[in-house]
Amino acid sequence: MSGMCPRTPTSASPQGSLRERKKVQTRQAIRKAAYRLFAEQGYDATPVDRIAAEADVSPSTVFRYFPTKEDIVLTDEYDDEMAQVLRDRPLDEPPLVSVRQIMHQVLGRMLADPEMRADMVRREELVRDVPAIRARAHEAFSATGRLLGGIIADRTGRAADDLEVRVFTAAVFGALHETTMYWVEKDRSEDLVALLDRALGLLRRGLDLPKE
Amino acid sequence: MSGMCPRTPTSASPQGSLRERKKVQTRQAIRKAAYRLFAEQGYDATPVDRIAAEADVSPSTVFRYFPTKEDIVLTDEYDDEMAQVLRDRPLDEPPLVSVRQIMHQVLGRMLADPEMRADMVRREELVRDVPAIRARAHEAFSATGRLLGGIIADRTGRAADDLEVRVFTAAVFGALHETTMYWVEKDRSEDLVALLDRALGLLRRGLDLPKE
DNA sequence: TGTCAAATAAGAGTGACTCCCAAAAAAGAG
DNA sequence: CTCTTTTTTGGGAGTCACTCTTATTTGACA
Repeated sequence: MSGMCPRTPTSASPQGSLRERKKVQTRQAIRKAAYRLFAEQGYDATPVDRIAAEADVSPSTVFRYFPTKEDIVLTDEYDDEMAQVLRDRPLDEPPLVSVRQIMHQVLGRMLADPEMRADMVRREELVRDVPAIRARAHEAFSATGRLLGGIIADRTGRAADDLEVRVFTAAVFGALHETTMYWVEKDRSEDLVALLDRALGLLRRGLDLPKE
Repeated sequence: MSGMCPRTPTSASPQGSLRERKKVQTRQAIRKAAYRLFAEQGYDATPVDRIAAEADVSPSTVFRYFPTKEDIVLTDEYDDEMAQVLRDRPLDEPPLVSVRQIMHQVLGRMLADPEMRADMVRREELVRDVPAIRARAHEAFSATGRLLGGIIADRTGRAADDLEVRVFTAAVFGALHETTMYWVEKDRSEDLVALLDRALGLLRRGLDLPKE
């Protein structure tokens, strides 16, 4: 969720030079091959060499596109969009409400598209099942948090590394990640957006946890 | 921060059989050797074989004691204590207040002992500097969160995997971890307990982030 | 078409981690 | 104390992620 990423997530829209198009193509070929093999034989049982063979590239090419094997699974694609949504929110809106809006918009769009939704489900299942990926997903989430934290700092007139801003994003993204895990662990039987609203609601109520 | 751990953190108190004592001794020897080498030449530049040599054990022994190289740095030792403090809190106390008490008690004791404090500082610096360790530290924090979450679920009459409980611990431990990172990044010039109070205060106020 | 820059392939090397088996050391029984 | 059993250790071979380097290919551009 941090660093470089192409503009268009899915479908090869004819943009840029031949070289650029080929790069996107190769990237997707590796991803697709990896996901297929992971589904067939599991993540740990699939060497990178195998993925390279399946995608018809050399192993070194795989590492040129993805710094680590885990990164083949993870994605950045929504960071810019989330940042843009945040910047477009009214300045007087409480940050927690802005985050809720981000989730509604970005996740809503994502879950609406069947292909995107399927990709996300496969990704989150790997996050759930593979410790190495889960660890990295956490880092990726933190990176997204830092990105949005910078914007929130701007909007609230605070320093970029203000403690309160950092705690805000850490708490919010920790909660969101946990909620997503809950969702996949429950086999996605509940509505993710509704679950996220419950989570953000609890945060807004000062984490007051009444007895049941 | 999850799983097996000896009762007494520091100093070899004569307890258990010869075998048990030797195990504790070996474990500490490996840890001490590792910390020394990491300080001298850095984490990445120190192969496990080198640590094994320094600790006078075979490389395979190192891996028998610590599943991964990162785990040599991380620790579990305070989980049981935190759990016990939590269980001893009055049942009608809001969970967030209980967490605050845990932090005050356990961290207070830890920071008071110079040796413990020094160990913690070295550990957190490695967490700050080494991505692989940071990722694992996050997982460890989550494990502690799950442990305390189970107890909180009990105390609030909720299911063990109740969404609200999980969100609570994820948010709280995310915030605490971020605060600790802030503390080491600022070269520990501020009082950690005071910082944690600020963080928990923000959580209690529903993450309301006023403009400055 | 020819030249330049970037992407790729191929190979060697490092280091974390696993599996397996034989040797050593401790625990327990007689 | 001695023999047997169990646990712990050490050593070696093997796998795999990842790095670095170099030669080759391929698209960009004049």
